[in-house]
Parts: sequence; C-alpha cells; structure tokens
Amino acid sequence: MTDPHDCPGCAVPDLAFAAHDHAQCTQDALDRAEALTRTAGARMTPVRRRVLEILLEEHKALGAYDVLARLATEGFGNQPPVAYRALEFLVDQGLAHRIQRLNAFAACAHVGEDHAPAFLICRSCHMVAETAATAARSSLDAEAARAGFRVERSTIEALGICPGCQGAS
Amino acid sequence: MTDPHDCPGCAVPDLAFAAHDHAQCTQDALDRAEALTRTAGARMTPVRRRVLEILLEEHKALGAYDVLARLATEGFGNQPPVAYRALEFLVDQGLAHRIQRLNAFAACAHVGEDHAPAFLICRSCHMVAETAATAARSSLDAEAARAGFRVERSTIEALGICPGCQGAS
DNA sequence: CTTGTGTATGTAATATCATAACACGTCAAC
DNA sequence: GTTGACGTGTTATGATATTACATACACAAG
Repeated sequence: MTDPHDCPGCAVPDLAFAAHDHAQCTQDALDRAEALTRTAGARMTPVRRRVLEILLEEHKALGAYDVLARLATEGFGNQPPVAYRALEFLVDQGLAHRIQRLNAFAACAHVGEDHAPAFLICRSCHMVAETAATAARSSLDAEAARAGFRVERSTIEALGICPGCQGAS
Repeated sequence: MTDPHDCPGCAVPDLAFAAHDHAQCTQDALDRAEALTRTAGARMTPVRRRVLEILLEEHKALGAYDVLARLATEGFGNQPPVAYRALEFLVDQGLAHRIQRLNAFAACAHVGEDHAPAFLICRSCHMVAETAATAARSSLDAEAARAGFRVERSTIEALGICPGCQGAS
C-alpha cells in the first residue's frame, strides 16, 4: 500500500473481500477517526478508541458482548453498558455501523465520507463488507415518498455468500 | 383495534397509510393464507391461524412476547417457543415478515404475490407499512454482484415519520 | 489552585429477546 | 396396532440490551 489513505481491501467495494494490508488501513482509520472526533468536539477516550481498534482488527461484525469480553481482559469495565456506550458513540460519530441482522457492530470502512452504506453479510465466513448503496437508497426514498413517508434512517443489508466462500464449501 | 381509522393500509402501497376496510382485508388475507398453505402441503393449525389473525388485527409489528401474551389468554401455551414457532412458520410460508429493526413481526400485506418488500416504520405511531422495493432490491443485487457476492436474502427497512404523524405531532 | 459543571465510566440490577432439549399427543402409512 | 413425522407444551437457559445510580475525570471560571 503506497497511499495510506487508500486501502483497497477496506474501502473499495470490489475488493471488499480481497486480501490486503489490514494493519495499515486499521491505523489509517484510527487516525481519521481521531481527527474527525476532534473536529466534531467529541472525545476519543481510551475505551472508545480501543473498541474501534477491536472492530477494525476483526474484519467482521462483533456482538456487544464479544467486544465487552475483550475490554474486560484489558482492565476496562466488564458490564454491558461499557460496551454499549462506546459502540453507541462510534455509531453516532459515523465511525461504526450497527448490523441489524446480526445484532452486531462493524467499523465503518468509509470514515469521513458522506456515504449511503449497505452491508453484505456472508453467512459462511461471517465477514461483513460495506458497500455503496446510493441507488438502492434513492429507490427506497422515492418509494417511501410515494406513500408520503419521510425517511430518516434506513437499513439495507444482504445475506448471502461472499466470493471466497462460493468456491470453497 | 379494528377501527378502520387506525389502519394505515394493508396491501396497496399508494394507500399504505390511508384508511380502508381493515376487517375485509384481514379476512381476505386469512382466506388466501389458508389456500396457500394447503397448496404448499403445510398445515394451518389453530395456533398458527390465531397468530396470523393477531398480526393482521394489529396494525403494527408485534414482538413475539406480545403475541405470546395474547395466545396465553386464549388457552394456548404461554411459553416463548409457542409464539416463536408459529411466527417462524408464518415467515417461512411468506405469510408474515420479520422486522429486524424492531425485533418484531408483521403480517404480509401481499400474500401469494412474488414480492420484494421494504418496510416503512413510523417511529412516532409505530405503524409498519409494507411497500414494493423492486428497484431498491435490484440496485442492491447489482452492487453486490460487482463484488462477487451472491445475495440470498435482503433486508430493506426505513425508519421515519408516516404521513399521519407529520401533520400531527 | 480550587471549585463547579458537564461528561465519561463503573457497577448492580433488571428487562427483553430467543433457543435448546425433552415429553406428550395426534394422525396417517404401513 | 405399531411406527414415524409433525405439532404443541413445558422447563430451563442463553443472548442481547437498558435503567438507575454512584464515582471519577476533564476543563474552564473564579
């Protein structure tokens, strides 16, 4: 990876399931997260940063209790609110997303960009790829508008099989 | 509860939040459900039928425990599996949908049709309207295909404000 | 430097959502 | 009339999430 701000594996949909220099894109995402929270007047505290790191290290969605277990072994609190609050913060800041279908959370792969994400969830290896869904969201908004419904937030998730797991199995 | 004025719509997207004869569409849906399950070789038992009725009567998504509470007062079992099994059956048969965002279930408004539903969830009155999302699903499938991902099931849900709650408060 | 204020964290207790495992009853096929 | 598949009921437990309150910490005003 020559340009630290362009990690193919993490940011480009086409390569969402491809191997890449993950350590580099993790570090880059952390750096951007720090900058963004400072700009937003929010505080990137140790627990919050650690939770984001954990989400970035794993390339999949983690449950709140998975995150909590890892925090607990590192000297942070071991009660659910510790994890839920940090995760909520990250989601609010746009640094992570909640995957409804899995009751789980994944680091945002497009930190700082104004994006309309959809999630591709592999039911075999449990990887979660974040992809742009601008068209799908437009369609949904248009359909909702026809019924007079004002959309505030939307959830678009696909469950299926990733490229890597199609050959295998 | 069966007051047509509380009914945002059962079947027609354009009328999704409009008043209509809810008792009639409920009965229609039940009749169609009976026919479909017979065709599929499945059994529409008393518990299952009652759960479907309950979902149709209420004009919103119901949690499994809400359904269970009503079943229990009517002489059915009062343990969670009773509700979850009936709901799972209805979802498998395409007679109901699960709303991921709410951990809840809603009767299908398009029984028997091959449809690609999206759900419009009013965060004010908690009503849920089922609408066609063919275009949105196509977009999502296309985007997934670009990444080599094979979509099996997808979830499209919008959270916002329904027409009735926009004027009111 | 101290203090007041808002925010973050830790903890206990509880609420809510979901499933595993097993017993029993029914009914049709043989 | 026995077998086997399915549906239902029940016990128990697991998994996910929130409320409420206490403590600690950052930071700016005095």
